[in-house]
Amino acid sequence: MSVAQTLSEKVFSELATAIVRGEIAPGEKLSEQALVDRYGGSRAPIREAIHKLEARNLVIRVPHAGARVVSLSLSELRDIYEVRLELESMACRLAAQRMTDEEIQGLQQLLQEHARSIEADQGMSYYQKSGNLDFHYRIIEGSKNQRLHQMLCGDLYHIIRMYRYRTSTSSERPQSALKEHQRIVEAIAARDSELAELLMRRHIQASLTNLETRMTQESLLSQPTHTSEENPS
Amino acid sequence: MSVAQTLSEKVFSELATAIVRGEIAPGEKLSEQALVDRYGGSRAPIREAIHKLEARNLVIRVPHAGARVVSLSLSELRDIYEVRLELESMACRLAAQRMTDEEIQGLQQLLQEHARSIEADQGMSYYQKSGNLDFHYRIIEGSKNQRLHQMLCGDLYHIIRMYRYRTSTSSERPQSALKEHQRIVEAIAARDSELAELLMRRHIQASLTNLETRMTQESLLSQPTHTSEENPS
DNA sequence: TTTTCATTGATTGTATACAATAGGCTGCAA
DNA sequence: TTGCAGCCTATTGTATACAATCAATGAAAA
Repeated sequence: MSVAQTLSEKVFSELATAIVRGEIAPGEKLSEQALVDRYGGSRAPIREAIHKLEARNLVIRVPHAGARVVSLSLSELRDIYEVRLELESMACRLAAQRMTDEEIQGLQQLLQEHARSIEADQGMSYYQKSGNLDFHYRIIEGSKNQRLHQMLCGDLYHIIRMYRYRTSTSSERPQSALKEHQRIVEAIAARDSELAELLMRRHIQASLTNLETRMTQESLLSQPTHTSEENPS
Repeated sequence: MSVAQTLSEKVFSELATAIVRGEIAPGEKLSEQALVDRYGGSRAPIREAIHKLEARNLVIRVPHAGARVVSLSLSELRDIYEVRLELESMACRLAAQRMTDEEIQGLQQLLQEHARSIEADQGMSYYQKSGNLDFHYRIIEGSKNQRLHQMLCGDLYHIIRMYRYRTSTSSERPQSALKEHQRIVEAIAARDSELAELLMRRHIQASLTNLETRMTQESLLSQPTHTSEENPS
């Protein structure tokens, strides 16, 4: 990801991060001409970038009407989390069966580091955020299922990040999350795949409820299913 | 899907069906110029179509090297089926919870029709093929999860079809499959979501083993993980 | 004979120009 | 004043032309 070989990839990655960070609001229109003025180049690579964003489900394109940043309704977000819950639980089960002993040791060391950084930060939980992702990422990798990895880290990852970005700024129950992580690793180390799956399912479910409560109070979502609202300028 | 509003969509759908049907061999290169000569238009819409194919995981594009039809190794195909197994089982569980009584009645009627057509055809099982898809499709819809529907019917569907196309020509154990379907519907009608999920899991697992045995004998797959072989012309 | 380098050809990435469609705006009529 | 019709502008889809990159082929040197 370091340096894009082609201009379209460069524009794509810049746009993707901008969307995930919320710098471009959900539902906002992506005018090709405006993007040309902003990022340079011609329309051709910009269109390519938009197509890639569409492939990652970050924008929605309708013929002759242009592309807009996705704006998820609460029910759509629930759907995504429901799928993610299932897939990551599956990944955890497979990881318990397929991770090598060395990889499991690496996981345990990772958790020890997290414990130390939490103790040091005392609630800032800065490391925990990236650490949380790192933990989940390793387990997904441990499933040894390329397609599963692609779906979770490629397709769902960006969207989930996009909406988590607005919520996970404040403290995120790092201690309890760490304990849940530790139990999951214990189950994996014991090669108890069913238990590992169950614990992961509960773990994500907890973070989901955490997210949902915030979502409902802050009205960050588009209520109707058809995303037709305009940004009032 | 009837008539494409734009040329790129038209080319896309034609290419997609051609790939799924095997008219374009896995691993074969998709030269933009060749596609222009074949389908007309200019390179711009052809490129759009290729991007859409890439989004559906039907082709793989590498910068400055063009697009090739995906060529799955046996392990990659296993990965896909593993994910599909999990997602469709999940869909079945959700369907047992969320389908309306009317939808369940519709499912039961569908199975009765299948039973009749099997009896009439006696082994030809022509209706069973499309009927099988129809059955699974209804259950996926019954999950009431849009994203799940999109993943199964949009992303995985084409690839699975692509490889099933070569194998499912001969008789496909229609009677046993129908019985499994009937039991699944019974579980759904009883609102026993756990049982419904379990039965669906076994059902797909059975068809998977069925497929795998054929796959291994017929060497239809690319052995290495890196798909770098050329088609000798 | 084998290896390496350079040149050439083809293919993809990018830029610009033209055509077609959609949505908004103005004007007229009821 | 409100509703509709027609036009008009802006944006997207398409076509063509140019540039850059890669791969293959051939020649020359070891």
